[in-house]
Amino acid sequence: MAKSLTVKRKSLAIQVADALRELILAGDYAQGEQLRQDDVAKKLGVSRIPVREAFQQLEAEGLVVNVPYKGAIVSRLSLDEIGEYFDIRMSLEGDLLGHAIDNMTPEVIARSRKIIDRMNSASPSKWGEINWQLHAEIYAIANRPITLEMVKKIHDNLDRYVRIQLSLSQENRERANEEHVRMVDLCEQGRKNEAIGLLHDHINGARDDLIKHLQENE
Amino acid sequence: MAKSLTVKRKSLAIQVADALRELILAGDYAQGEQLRQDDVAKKLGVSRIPVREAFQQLEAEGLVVNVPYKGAIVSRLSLDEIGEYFDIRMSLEGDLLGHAIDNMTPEVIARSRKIIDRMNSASPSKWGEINWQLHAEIYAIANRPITLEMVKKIHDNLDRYVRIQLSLSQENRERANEEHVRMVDLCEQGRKNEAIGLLHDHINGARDDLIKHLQENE
DNA sequence: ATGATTTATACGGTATCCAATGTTCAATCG
DNA sequence: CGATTGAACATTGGATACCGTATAAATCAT
Repeated sequence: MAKSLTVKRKSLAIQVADALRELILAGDYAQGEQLRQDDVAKKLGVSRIPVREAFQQLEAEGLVVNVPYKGAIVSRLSLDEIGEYFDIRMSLEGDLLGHAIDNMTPEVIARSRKIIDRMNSASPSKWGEINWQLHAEIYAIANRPITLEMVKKIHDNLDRYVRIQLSLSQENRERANEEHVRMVDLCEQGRKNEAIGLLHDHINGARDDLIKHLQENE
Repeated sequence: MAKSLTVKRKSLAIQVADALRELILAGDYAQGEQLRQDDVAKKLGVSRIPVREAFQQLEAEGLVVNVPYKGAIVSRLSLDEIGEYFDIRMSLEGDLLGHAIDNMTPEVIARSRKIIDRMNSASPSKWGEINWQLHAEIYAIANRPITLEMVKKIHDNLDRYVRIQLSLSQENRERANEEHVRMVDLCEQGRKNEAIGLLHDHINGARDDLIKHLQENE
């Protein structure tokens, strides 16, 4: 695929949505906070209309909730909802991993290992992003674009809470890293069921860590 | 909580989106057809602004694609995309069914059987809708609202093509009906793995029927 | 005919205006 | 004194008018 040499002629609404998404995911807008159309429009130098359209888009992504005559409110996920999103990730990422292993190539294995190396020397704030790069690198060859897009949205939405957790503990990171290494090994050897099982454990571990942390600091 | 005596005060954009969704799903707008803002606005007696917001929402649902300076184009799903959506349904509906069986009650069983009865005497055009009611009845007690919403969107999006198929053949309907009866029996008996297996076969059968039909009539 | 150029149409966006609704806070009443 | 009412004020939802620009259709030149 031609890597989008076309000048990015995104509509303003999409640009606004991108900007707001970044702010929400970075935690600049707290959960429950109300986004005012005029404020956002003025801050970004646009009129209210693209802002409203951006709110619609963000609502579809689950990042805000549009309440009539109140505006866009940054969504606050309950523990149940967070748990459910992790369940969905487990199912969909399991599918992706299975199909990816069917199409696995040595190049992907090599690039994945390179990403794992980068992750080890990454700052905690970048860790989550690189972590997603690793998963995306493998899932890309699954040839399931719709599923991948859905998983990415969920991942972004959950990432807010992972970031709040302010980097996993050293212990958790080491465990995650070890699981990544084993995961790539299993992919290389084509051991699909074991890889999917490990992925489930991996995601379950992330869920438990996050929910425990949220319960302690609620 | 007061059971929503509040008048449904949906925004115009949502009402427009609802209307357009119904038209698209009913096939009144063909795949690839271009929706003009002015036309839709005039036809529905609103200005362009809620129409544009409705387009955004429908794009998030996968029903249209917004092309810059061309407008909203009714999306055309490729066979690969249709297949992928069925895969996603299988995973997510499997999860839903599993959790639903954990919470199964005799009331749900009874209501499900009543829906199956209604399905037998329904006109072909209503069949798809009642079919979804049956699945939704069971999934509702899974207590997985986000997953259910995702599955519903996918179901709606695929339903366009099922409707094009102009009602399943008598043979297919009989098979589907028999599977429904067995499915409810398995739910009643709490035989989770068998029920999920049957569901997978059920969805796979629907996929194969649809794709075969589309290949023959493309 | 075919390629280039003009013209018409529709979209993306802004500015402005109005109605409907939510919010706030002071005045009022029990 | 506390709860309620209600009137300002602020904000959203939406309409209309208008502009610049991109696409598509029609025209023109070769």
